[in-house]
Amino acid sequence: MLSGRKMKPIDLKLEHTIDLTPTAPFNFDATFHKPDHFPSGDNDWQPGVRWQTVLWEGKHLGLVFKNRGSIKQPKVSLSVWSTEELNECFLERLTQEIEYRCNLKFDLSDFYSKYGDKSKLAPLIKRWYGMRPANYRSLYEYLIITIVLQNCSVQRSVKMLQILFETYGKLLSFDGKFQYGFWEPNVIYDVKEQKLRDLKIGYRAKAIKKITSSFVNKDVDEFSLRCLHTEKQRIALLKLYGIGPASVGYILFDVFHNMKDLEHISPWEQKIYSKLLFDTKPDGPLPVNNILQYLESNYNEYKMLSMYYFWENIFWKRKNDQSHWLDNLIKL
DNA sequence: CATCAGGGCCCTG
DNA sequence: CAGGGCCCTGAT
Repeated sequence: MLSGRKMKPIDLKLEHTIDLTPTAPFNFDATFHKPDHFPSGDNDWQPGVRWQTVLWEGKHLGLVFKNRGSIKQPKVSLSVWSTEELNECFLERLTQEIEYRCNLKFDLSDFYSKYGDKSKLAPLIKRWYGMRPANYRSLYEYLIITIVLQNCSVQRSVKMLQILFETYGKLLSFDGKFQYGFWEPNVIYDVKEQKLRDLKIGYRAKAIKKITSSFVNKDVDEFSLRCLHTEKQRIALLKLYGIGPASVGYILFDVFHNMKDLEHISPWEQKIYSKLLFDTKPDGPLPVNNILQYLESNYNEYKMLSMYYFWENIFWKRKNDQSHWLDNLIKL
């Protein structure tokens, strides 16, 4: 089974606590848990708490976010678990990175004031007031996720990431949890493609190798990419082997926080969007271009963020419902 | 059992 | 620019 492999955990014994103050309104659970993400061994959630491993500046850390405030008066306490003492500067840089990745300083008021009264969106904003997209990982790590998502079921994605964690990641123990930390790119750099294929990740092995090389050779740099305009980001991402329009769409939104652009809708998403926006039958989805035009004219500069509210809402509903209609449109 | 299609992308013609 | 092939898995 998945946990069959033996790995001695690294005990993260030291705890530093940091107070975070997200911009209000802030919805803790909708920001720190995304029911549309497949479960993976680097994080866990329960209402009011998220556990997450992170590999930052070469250190494997365990993060525990706890909700200590309210939607109107947000406050999050962040525990950083480590093997060694962390200095102030390190913690400051880490905090900034987390604030960036999780959009903790994002100002939702512009979006709410411009689109909050659109009939379809209004109830969702009310329901998920203060929710923002959040990414908990580096660009490299997110790319690995997009690779294991491609052309397979959720179950298979889960397995592939798990076996990669078990083979190349680090098992960390902190706050009573055992979770895997991602590997540095150079860990995989010298691994033969066949070794990766032996993990039953199929042809994705080639993409993982090539993407890893791009990072080790410094052909890509996450931090400089952040400063570029969307189209330059898109071009740079598409140069990566195994990364196409579907993956780029996710990355531009989740990793680079582009709230506007939504250019690619894959067939399975098309069915879900059709149902969400036009209440069509699953077998009679609207053409992608119709959907895109509708989004363009209704949610223009917040197309992606708007769609995200629809999306998260339906996945939260599914999480609480048994046999939700969505089940038939997702390959579990 | 065997066959097939799939939470994309690359490569070829 | 359309369509076949790719690894593996689970559905039929």
